[in-house]
Amino acid sequence: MLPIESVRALRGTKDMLPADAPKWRELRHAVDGVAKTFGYGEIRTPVIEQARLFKRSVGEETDIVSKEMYEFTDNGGEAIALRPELTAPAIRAAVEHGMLTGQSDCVRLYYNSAPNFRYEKPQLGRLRQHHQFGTELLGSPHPIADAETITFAISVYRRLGLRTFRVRLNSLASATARIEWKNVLVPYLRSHFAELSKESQHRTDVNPMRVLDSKAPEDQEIIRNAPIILDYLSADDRSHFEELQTLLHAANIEFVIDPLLVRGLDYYTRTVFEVTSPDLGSQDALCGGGRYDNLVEQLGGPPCPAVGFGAGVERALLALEKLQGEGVSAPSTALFVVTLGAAAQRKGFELVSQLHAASVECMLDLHGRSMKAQMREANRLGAKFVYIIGESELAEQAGSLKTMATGEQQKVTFDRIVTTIQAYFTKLS
RNA sequence: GUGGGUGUAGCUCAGCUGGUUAGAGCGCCAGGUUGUGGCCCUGGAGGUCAUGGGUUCGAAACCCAUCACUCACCCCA
Repeated sequence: MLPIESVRALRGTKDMLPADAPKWRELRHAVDGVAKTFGYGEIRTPVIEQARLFKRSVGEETDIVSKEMYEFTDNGGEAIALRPELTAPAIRAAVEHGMLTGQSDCVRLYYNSAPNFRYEKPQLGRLRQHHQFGTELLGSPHPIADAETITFAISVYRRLGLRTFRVRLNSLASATARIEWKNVLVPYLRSHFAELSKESQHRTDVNPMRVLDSKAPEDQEIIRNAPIILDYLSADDRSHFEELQTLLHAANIEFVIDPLLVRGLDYYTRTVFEVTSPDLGSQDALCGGGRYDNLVEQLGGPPCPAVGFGAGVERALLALEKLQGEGVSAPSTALFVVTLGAAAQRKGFELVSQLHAASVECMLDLHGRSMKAQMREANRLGAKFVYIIGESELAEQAGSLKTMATGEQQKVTFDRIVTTIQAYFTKLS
């Protein structure tokens, strides 16, 4: 069962096996399909980046960077990080390749099944290597951009058949309004400092906004009465937020406003959102994102408003499994070639090569097993037809073609098997 | 990172308060049909009882450690 010396996959990492492949493929195709209808172009960036990219963008004080980022020094002495998220690399690439200069059109990027790394304590739906799909829409401050981003994510879930998700929405305001709010929030938290949980006391000093995220029971009363950021939005922030809500209604997307939704990355401005699934237990976030109007400039690009989201592949698949049960997908083939004896096996291989060249799904037995065993395998593989080559068939230069569903059998000469099979399958489809 | 739970065949799991050669179902292989699948019958293979220590006359079972998974927290996808 275990390989020599018990070498196994690292904690929190997973092998994607053939049995899982159809689900992954289905999701990838759904994302590609939505991207095509929305007009987004695919981007893939390296898994490793300079560590300072994330420290600057995601924020040095965030959990993601301060305790979860895989960091190492490479042989040349450079500080490298395995990427913990995809927005910063995508922006880095967009800036680096001049995608944002010398043109006024928006840039629409998406990524699909891209691996991310965070040093977490693993749990169901929480891995050290997980995969995301997502988008970045660069160049528009308009709430339509926010709405398009959220709609993109929801479209993927709908296409997959997921129905049981919840969309939560909030505005974190623009920079100046947020400072005003913090100027009220911090004194308020200080006035209840003694009653707060230890963690929240720490956050009051480091990142007061995130106290609102606390689920500690002793914090709930204080959080409930805390000043709400939505009361401090500037006029522009407010109309942006309201327009977004109108647009989401127009797109037929239900959501709830959650003034306590604060996300763990520093770069967000105005819109933040999260999609959760009630089928996922405590790791219930399917997707999260928001607007980041200052990030592009921070990373050395031109001033450029932007929105995006990242969505977990593994979590989407878990939610789907809860919905439709574990789909057991066995390997399959259309035609199985049964051979008896070495000469027949050689002939079988020759014909299978021709069939493969003609794009016919087919396989043959490699063990030289009994006919019964080969028939059983053909049955397991769900073969529509079996082509039998034994001694007599070899002599006649014609194999026996059996239709599995009916049990009927007829002779088909070796030189006509490819065209015969092709004719059957074009008739079927 | 904190606190719980679990770890027996490829899979799902039984194995009583420690007591001989560790079981079942499914799957796999073979035979019943010397060249014909599914259903049925019969037989077979397959296990360092997660790993390493310890307690004991004796450990899958009790204790400790490690590893993995898992639940809640934390965090988030």
